[in-house]
Amino acid sequence: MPELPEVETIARGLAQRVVGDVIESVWLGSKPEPLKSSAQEIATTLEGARIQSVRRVGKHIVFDLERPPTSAKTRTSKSARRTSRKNSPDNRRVRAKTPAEPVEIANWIVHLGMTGQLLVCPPDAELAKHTHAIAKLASGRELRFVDPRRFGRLSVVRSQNGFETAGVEPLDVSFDAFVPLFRKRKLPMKSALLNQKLLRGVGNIYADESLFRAGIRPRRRAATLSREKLCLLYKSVQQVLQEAIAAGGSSISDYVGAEGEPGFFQMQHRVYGREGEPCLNCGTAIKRIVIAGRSSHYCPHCQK
DNA sequence: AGGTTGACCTGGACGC
DNA sequence: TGCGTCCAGGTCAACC
Repeated sequence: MPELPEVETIARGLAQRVVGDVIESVWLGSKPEPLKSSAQEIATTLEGARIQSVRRVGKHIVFDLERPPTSAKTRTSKSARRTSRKNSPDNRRVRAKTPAEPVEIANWIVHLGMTGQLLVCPPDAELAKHTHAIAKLASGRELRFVDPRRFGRLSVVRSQNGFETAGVEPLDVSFDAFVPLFRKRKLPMKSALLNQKLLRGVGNIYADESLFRAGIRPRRRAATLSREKLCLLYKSVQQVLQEAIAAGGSSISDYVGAEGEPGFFQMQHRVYGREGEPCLNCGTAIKRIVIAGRSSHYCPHCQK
């Protein structure tokens, strides 16, 4: 169940291992579910591309790809065509300013869903069940996408602007931009935190933990929170996420790092998964309720 | 239209 | 042992 800290950890691990490598070929499994773009589109975008960087956007892992101009021959023919078609002096001046043909840029987007993993392995490593995609790298290694429950998604973006999603990054947003996200909303605060179109990257675990630290009940309507309470929540969300990133994410069930190592430190959850156990502040039993189909944990005494 | 619910999917835990 | 049932939760379509 990768949320922002887990995806951040995975993206950093992948960056260390695969940046600079070139994707030579791609194999995509027969099941179409994990693909948001067509298999054809993914394959043609990835094959031959160099991985320039790996980063996180919300809960998405983004590979920035660049492809050198395919060959000198195509390049000359393309530019020749363009010059002959538009031969105005203006056009020539623009071309003169950019002597090098720009490289093609694209993004490979991976959403891990609930159980997705991206593994860097030697080619002879045993093929895990539910392997849906394999990218063979020029270094000889393979980048494998494994996802038993198939909630994960693969896609490619070729637009000039690159990949973007709605919502703001909780670790980048200013308090002044944070407040209006919740101001006129009647939904429970828990649901608001999970809404990726408002804040991107917060999932069930860190929503519960943030609300606990801010002393806010998960069912509390967003619009009823004072500016002071929102300030507490703002700080709590950032604190929880930063602590979790520092710890390498919460290691639960099938969450593992880029080489399959399971050894991340368990984050100190104060309410999540602690139903019936005493609150670490006051000793009251932690309650579990269901909001929007998600289990939510809170202390009835500390959270109002 | 904003808010809420259920379907998707599989493996693991649990009860009988 | 083995089967059935429930639960996990990210996202989206469909509903209220």
